[in-house]
Amino acid sequence: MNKQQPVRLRDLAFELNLSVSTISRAISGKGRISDKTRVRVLKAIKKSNYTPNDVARSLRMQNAMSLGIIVTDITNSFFASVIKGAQSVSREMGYSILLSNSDENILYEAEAMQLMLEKQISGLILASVGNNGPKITQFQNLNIPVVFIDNTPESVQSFDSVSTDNHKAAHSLTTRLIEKGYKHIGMITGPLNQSSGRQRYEGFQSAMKEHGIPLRDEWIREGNFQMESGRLMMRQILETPIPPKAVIICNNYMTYGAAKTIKEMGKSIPADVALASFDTDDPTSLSSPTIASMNQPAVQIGTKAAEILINRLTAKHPLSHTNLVLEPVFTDGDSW
Amino acid sequence: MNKQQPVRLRDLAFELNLSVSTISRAISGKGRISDKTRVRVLKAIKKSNYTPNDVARSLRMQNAMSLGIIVTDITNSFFASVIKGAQSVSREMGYSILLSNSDENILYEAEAMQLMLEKQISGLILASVGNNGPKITQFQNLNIPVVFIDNTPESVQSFDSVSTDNHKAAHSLTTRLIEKGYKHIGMITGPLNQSSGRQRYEGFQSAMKEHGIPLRDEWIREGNFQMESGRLMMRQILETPIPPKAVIICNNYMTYGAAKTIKEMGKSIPADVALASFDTDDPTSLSSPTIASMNQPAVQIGTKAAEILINRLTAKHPLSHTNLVLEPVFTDGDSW
DNA sequence: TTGAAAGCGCTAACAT
DNA sequence: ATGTTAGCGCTTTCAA
Repeated sequence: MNKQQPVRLRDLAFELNLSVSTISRAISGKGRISDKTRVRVLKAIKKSNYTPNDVARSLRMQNAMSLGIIVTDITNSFFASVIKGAQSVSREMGYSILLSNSDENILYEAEAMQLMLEKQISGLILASVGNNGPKITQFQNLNIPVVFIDNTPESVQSFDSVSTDNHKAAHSLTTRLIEKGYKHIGMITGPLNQSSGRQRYEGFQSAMKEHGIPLRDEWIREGNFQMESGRLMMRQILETPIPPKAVIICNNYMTYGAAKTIKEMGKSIPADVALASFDTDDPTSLSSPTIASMNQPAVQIGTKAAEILINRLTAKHPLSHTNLVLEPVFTDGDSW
Repeated sequence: MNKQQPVRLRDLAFELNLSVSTISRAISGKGRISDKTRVRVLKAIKKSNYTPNDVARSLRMQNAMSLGIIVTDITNSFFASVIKGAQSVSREMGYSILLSNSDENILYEAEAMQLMLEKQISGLILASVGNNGPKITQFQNLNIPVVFIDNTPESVQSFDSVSTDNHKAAHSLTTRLIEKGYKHIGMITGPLNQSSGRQRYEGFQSAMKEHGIPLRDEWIREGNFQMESGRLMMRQILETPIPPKAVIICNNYMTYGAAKTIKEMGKSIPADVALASFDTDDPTSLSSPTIASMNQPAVQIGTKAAEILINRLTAKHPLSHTNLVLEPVFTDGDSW
């Protein structure tokens, strides 16, 4: 029941009548050391189950070998997949993951960034809620690389980022709708001060314009990516004097909320109103209707973000910034 | 573009003509210090945006103030919710979260545990794949508390754990099926060497026995909690000479796989075969049919696990082990 | 009230 | 090939 003192290099050194540095060399493989003693040391380490103290090593090396990840909501399968991707790369490269959930709260986000700064993370993968300028500047000053995902900041050129071509995704989705014969099309957008929200709206706008279809303000509502907002906005849209025949909804949660409202109003998808969405893939294959959707390649976003970070951390020379824009992946559905 | 040297206590000390220890005291609030200098120091800290080096502090304090979480699959919404719960408690109590995904791989799990040992985590929340005895012993030896979730080890009494009453959940689910008039009932179990898998099977057994309904071996298959195994096992069960009229499936992914197979075989739920499941709640409200399911209170499991851990870490006196067993939450559906 | 100094466990430059 | 030593940034005892 008593706490067993952890074995330190010093203990091994004492036991083997060697110096601490020799033990250290035996472990790291760096520096000259005779085969004899190396074997002897490694044997002793095994049976003592010595565990290196990585906190001490981090302090000495000025490198904690850990990556921070901050997402707005880990229960969103998009972010869960991003993390999974980043984790697998990190594991491979010997980095550990410090995780934080910001709950879409800019204050929590800033807190998490501060915590990670103090923990001396080597780099940060950030799905930011919004404008968190000052804290980000601290990372820049300390030369800790940050890669933005999902949402990219205004001044994206001075950062790394991995995102999806949201404009194209929305444009393509809209075009498909139009080609199916829909003309009365509305949209529940994301927050327009976030790049993902804004770009999707703009892609929609441009596709409509290209086909000479005017936008109808009363069919367009700005949501906040939450389920409740999907419910509310869809209700408002359906209660307009002449409701649209199709609505594009800019993320998964808002789509779930909207679908619920539609059912509650006794209407059906797509007969009364067609739906198209983003990031609404259905791993359960139980969805009915299945939702036509443009999806971000989530796992890939995670792996790429981690790779960019680690690449920058291990680069010998300064690297210019990488703004990776991945292709959205379309999955068809019977929601339209 | 150059790396700005981080501000250290020493820098502040130099700037203010004070000693390092005085600065430290001003920050921590511990130890005597005059109001005058404290204010002076705090002011200087603000405008220098000093960031404490928590790695150094951790080394000195022999306490990294971080919790490890290892889950088998972060994209499983159950685990994502557990993490979310644990995270919120951790944030509140000033702990950070080291996350690892084991991918249901016992080797990765052991690796992650080793990494966390080296990172000197204060405690571990572990959703273990299987028998990982030796590594767990290391945590015990070093007196690092481990709380098991989802799956509990054989020798559960010597650990903390937070789990769900799986036996009861399965028993109740089976009883409901029987009360609905089903007699021909099969089961796709989880791995029977995992407590959650085994207990659900046993709950099923006991309910069937109570109602005097014999078990039919050909209707019972051991799965591995993965989607593919759900497909395969359901196919085998439906291809028996006389298939059952209802099947209980022991987790969400296997249910998705099974439902897919059922559709592919041109059969329908529940007309041809009724389904009941575990942890299959439907946040999308798009599922059709909706699946009757016994669910673990995932967020609560996360918060409780973190609380137990932190409670033990801050306790003045040795605590006896906590084996918290939470009630499953039933959600009805039209899958039966 | 403040300062000096030791030390957490490790690595690496330098000395032997 | 191995040992000695300094020091990463912090907290804390002890001394002034």
